[in-house]
Amino acid sequence: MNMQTRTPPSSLPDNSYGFSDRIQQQLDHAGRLCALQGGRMTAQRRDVLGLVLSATTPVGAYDLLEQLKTSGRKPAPPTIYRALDFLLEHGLIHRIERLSAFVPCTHLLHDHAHDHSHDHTDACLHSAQFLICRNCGGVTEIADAPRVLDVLKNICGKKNFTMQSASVEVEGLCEDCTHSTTGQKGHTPTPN
Amino acid sequence: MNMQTRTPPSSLPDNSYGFSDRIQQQLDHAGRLCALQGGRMTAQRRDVLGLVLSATTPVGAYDLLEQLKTSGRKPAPPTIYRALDFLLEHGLIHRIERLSAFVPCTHLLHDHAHDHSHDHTDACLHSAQFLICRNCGGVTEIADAPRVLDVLKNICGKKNFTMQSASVEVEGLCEDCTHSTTGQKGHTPTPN
DNA sequence: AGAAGTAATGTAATATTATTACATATCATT
DNA sequence: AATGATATGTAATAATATTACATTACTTCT
Ligand SMILES: [Zn+2]
Ligand SMILES: [Zn+2]
Ligand SMILES: [Zn+2]
Ligand SMILES: [Zn+2]
Repeated sequence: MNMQTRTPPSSLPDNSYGFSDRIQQQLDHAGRLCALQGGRMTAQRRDVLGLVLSATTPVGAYDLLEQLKTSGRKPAPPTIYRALDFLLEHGLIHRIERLSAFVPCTHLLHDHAHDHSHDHTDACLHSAQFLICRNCGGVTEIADAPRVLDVLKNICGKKNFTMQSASVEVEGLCEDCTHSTTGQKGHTPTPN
Repeated sequence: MNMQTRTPPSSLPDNSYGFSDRIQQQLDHAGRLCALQGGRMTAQRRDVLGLVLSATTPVGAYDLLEQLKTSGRKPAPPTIYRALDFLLEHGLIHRIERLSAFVPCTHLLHDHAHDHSHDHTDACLHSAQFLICRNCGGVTEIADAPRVLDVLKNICGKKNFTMQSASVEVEGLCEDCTHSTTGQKGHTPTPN
């Protein structure tokens, strides 16, 4: 018989949204990452992260809310914002200020079984850089960010400004959209 | 109704808010700048810009709305957002995405009788960089931005990304707030 | 000056994003 | 099982921004 009907413990995640194997691996990885930081990856947070990971473009908080409603739960705004806050604090997602929307941290997208949580934290927790395509909506997190950050650190140093976080958002046209004269809108953005 | 009480033409600005001589000079300069770009600096837009220039920290749209109500007019949100859009398009103000608030372009703050409108446009219209103090709320527009922009242009070039605009927002503590151990909040931010 | 066309503003309603405050439930530890 | 800390549920509201349409003001041309 069924053991219990309550949600399984975070170590044995459910899969109410039918996330792909790839995303489930990423979710598992994320769970390990925030466990290292003393955070608890609950089912709620896992589902929200899974939905952000599943999207091909940045997702808004209320989009996520709608998607979560299709499950058994009927969450309200605070639910989703709390989950997003948690994921932000642990560097698992980023907020695109210009879009009021959220993307997974690119370090989660690139498969890596090896643990470089420290690198990840240092690089992404409090700063992130993005290329945002106005045509297809795709967002790319800049990988060679250190150069940008170094310049910013240098400027802050000169001005005696204590940097706590930084965001860089470049808007324009991605490679595909720049070269497509068809004016097509909404093609699948190139995966990061 | 009395038809004689209408607002004066934009070439003869009124001063319903008692802006200082300094700010009025900046407003006049701004008027010349957007005239060069074929824009009309109306009384409404002038007042909004004056209020943004008068503030020591970024101002929100609804803050401006409240301040405008104290005059004869009773504006609604579209009024203020249209004025802000105009000022943004002409590079006279910037929007701080992280704060959903607006600051004057620093080039307007630094007195300069000489006309370098082209420089101004190139430098600020579609990109801006800020240091935002979490303690006092002061915002500084980074002057040596070209270095940051160059790095970004370089990265975009490598990725075949067509840059149309860029924003850099660094949050932390300004020089004054870094050095003041008193924990005082709200001291007058150092003018840019 | 008068008419016509364009640009700017007024107004009401609504949409979108986010937070506060307080109650309840779950988890970890003893 | 009792406890305290963490997480979630719920209702109400705040803060930011846009849509659609009516009106007014300005510019240009006769
Ligand atoms: Zn990241
Ligand atoms: Zn694109
Ligand atoms: Zn500027
Ligand atoms: Zn400060």
